Amino acid sequence: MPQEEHTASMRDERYNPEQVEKKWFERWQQDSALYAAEPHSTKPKYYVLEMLPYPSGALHMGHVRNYAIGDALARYMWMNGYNVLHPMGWDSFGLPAENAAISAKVPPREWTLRNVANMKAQMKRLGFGYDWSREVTTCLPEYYKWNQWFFLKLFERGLAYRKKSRVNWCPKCATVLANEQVVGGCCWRHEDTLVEQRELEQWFLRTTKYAEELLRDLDRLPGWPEKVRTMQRNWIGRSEGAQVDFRLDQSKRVADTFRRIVSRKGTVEQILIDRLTPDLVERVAELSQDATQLSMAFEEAFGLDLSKAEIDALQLALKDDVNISVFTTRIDTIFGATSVQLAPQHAITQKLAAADPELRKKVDQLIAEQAKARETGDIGNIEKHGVNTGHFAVNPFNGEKVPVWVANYILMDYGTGAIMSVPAHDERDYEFAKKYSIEIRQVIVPTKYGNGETGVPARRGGPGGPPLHELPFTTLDGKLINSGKFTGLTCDEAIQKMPAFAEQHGFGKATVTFRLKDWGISRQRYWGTPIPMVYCEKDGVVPVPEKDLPIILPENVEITLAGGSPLQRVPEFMNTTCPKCGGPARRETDTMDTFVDSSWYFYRYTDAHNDRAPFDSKIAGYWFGEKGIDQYIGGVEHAILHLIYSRFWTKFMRDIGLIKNDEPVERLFTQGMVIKDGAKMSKSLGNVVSPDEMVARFGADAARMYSLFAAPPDRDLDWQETGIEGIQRFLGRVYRFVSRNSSVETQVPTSPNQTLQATSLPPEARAIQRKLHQTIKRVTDDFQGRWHFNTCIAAIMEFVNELYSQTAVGERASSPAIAGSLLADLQRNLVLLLAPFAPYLAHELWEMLGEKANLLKAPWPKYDPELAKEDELEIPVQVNGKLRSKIVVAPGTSEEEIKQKALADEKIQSYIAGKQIVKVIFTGKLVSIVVR
RNA sequence: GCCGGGAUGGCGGAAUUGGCAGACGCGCUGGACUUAGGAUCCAGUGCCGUAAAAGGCGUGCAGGUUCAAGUCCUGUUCCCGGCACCA
Repeated sequence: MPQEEHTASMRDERYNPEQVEKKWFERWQQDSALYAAEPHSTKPKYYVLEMLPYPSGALHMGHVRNYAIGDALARYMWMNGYNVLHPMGWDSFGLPAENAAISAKVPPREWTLRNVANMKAQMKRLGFGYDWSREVTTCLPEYYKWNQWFFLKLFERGLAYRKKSRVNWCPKCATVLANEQVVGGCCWRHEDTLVEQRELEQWFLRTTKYAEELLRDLDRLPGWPEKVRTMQRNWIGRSEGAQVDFRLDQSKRVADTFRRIVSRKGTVEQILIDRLTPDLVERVAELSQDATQLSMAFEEAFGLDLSKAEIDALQLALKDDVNISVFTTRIDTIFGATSVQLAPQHAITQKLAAADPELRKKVDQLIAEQAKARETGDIGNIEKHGVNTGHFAVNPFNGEKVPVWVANYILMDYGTGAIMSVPAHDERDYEFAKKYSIEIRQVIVPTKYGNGETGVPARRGGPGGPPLHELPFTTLDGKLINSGKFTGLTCDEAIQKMPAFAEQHGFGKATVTFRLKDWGISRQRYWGTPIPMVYCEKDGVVPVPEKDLPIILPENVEITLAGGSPLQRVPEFMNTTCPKCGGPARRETDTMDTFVDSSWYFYRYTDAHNDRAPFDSKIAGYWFGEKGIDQYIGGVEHAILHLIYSRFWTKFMRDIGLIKNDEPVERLFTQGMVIKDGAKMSKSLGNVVSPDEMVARFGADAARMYSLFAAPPDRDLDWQETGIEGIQRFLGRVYRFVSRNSSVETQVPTSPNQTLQATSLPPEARAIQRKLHQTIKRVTDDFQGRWHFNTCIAAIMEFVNELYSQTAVGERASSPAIAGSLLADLQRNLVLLLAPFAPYLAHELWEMLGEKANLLKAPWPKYDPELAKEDELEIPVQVNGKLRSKIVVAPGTSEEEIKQKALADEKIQSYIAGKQIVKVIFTGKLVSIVVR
């Protein structure tokens, strides 16, 4: 025995992850096809994908966590016999490469590819099982050629267009940003940098064409987190309402024109201006069609002879039938509209201001205020104020003239940029009207306070407040009053009927407004996909013919952040010939937003080297099926940006017949952030944990496994050094158990399908066997459902603890042969359970156990419910709701018997003696006795 | 303001449907082994209480439903994330 002791202790050395991981790393390097998906397979397919990283230089812990989740799932699915597609790539266009070029004088391409190489090596070292034969690098022409191709397709269908508009500009990026890239008024990459507004000519993709579908299909994505769906819903911001045309009353415009003419003539007379009654203006307006009549009327009324030019000006003022189209979700309150409010940037505002220097000044001030508030991020708390234009607009429902104001809280880019103001039934309008003493006219009487009997009190006029019919203000639903023929209707009825009425009479209709805007994709930067467009003096905007793709991004370009796209300073690139007329032309020098690259990259993985098409429809069809990627995993920060763009792209690709699926991703998982000391890891806080260091100190398995163990994957994870030490200890424990007991005598081969008979085992052996099957069940269930890998791993730990506490499993078995085969069974299954989480160790132990088949594709263990069953049940007994005792019964004991046993229990007796038993409840899990 | 998510020991976190609160890990305490232990193994560890028991109290807070509530209902506080004058 001493000899054997010695042998055991030799084998019982500490687990050395460095050595073991190196060995397997090198073996895996040899086999490039190890993780390859099969192109043709009878197995069911499974596409698991993690969001591709930007090659910033090195992986961070967030990446490790993300990929550890995906890799565990991929391995689990391999072991379950699926044909798994698990690819990886690089979102490799983008500004950091340009910044590096400026600060380190390295060309962006070189910098990027160097980072790719480094990060790829890190991924391999971490043992992630990717099919590298499908690697996609978006900054290479073989990829971005297809961005250009898609752009042409979008252009052909009118889904890519060019317009001048107010856009977001990040001064640090020196480029335009999409709405989705503005976070709280700041740039998404520079959270301390306020975004400016600039007027620029830009390329847009018509994402709004799919607004309705993008919204509707969210309901068909039960596999997405509710949170993400809600965020997208809010972002798309569908709002049902009505658009109503308030005609601008011409009186003031005409009067102003008169005044101008009169004063130009140098014969300004107060009387004359006083004679300009609205009636007169209206009469003049009627005559405006005919210049001669107009001239005569003018002469008659004022004794003035007008020049031809003045007549023209007048006619223009009169003819211009100006509609102020407002958007409202509460058309039922329209009889309570007491003013119209315009955005300062509104075309009509501008028109009115052009004729009125005083107004011009004030409007410009409002614009400046808005811009400032937007920049400091407190648009939303900005103090409401505005300016009365002196003009009036006519409410088409009652013919009433209401004043037209310009206000700083009206947004040009939502709805029509104009509203009707109903102070009695809208909080903002109420505030505004009180400030400027605008009439507040009640047209709704709420039917009740709050939302029914349980009673959320109304915000104003709640119980104890004034009687309902005297409310000065309410946003509650009720019945219409003072609303002409609509009086008496409920709000709901009115919202149905009034738009129809408006449409009938040609001054409005029911409409739907979205918050979602078209996607501005032009970037005044170098390191991106060139937009394949040419500007010709003769032919205008001309698309580059498909056969000329790709338009290659030139190298050796001097990069600065000043003065627009660096490509403008590359004449060889910029100067070209027009594809239509052959004459001299200029290339578009803006590049595409990098979110274009990531909008469709996962299709490219399915057919990564296709040089005739972005991908083969059939192949993509196989992997995407009807519902898309089976499982997509990434950070929630892309909930809107990337995930809305890719949904748009998928719908477009479907519409041009490339694919059949409506949605790119069937199931989405968003993992939480990795934080340290309660804060996001950042260089400035000095709390960054480096994956390389963790791998060097604890091994890849420990780093990966800890990132799965420390918290449920959807929650934030606080990185604790002592925590990863615990995992390292656990892996050592597993290693020691298997290596110590893998001596020859226990190596009785067991067929994987043959289950040991429970009856043949003594109680201790049976206990550990039961624990095994319970563990398999727990781990398997978690993979199928909740993905709480922290509890999976905890279950495996419990199992290992049990193995240790029953150390001499072999000795206690009834015969050495059974002991040996039970032990082998336990070890084998332990390794299989561990394989998705700690692949290095699992492979090592698998080999140590003498297994020949590749662990990667070894069948996932099955649990036997019979073997997982408890031999005896422990039933807690409560008296009056408090736990007082426990009884032990055999499974299948009748309810009556259990109750009797509980009542007879000694401890229970002491609690119920002398009391009246009201009832005894057995729930299948516990007995509850109620006494009095 | 609106919409999501959360609050459980000294810490990270367990507790699929209302049914033994605190699994598992960390930390701490004690023991074993040892020349040594920052290795390993074993045991203990919510709080109060007790020599030990018994017992009592405990899932942000206040109520409620129930034989039974971390879990359901009502109200409320705080924290995190998203959106925000969206008409």
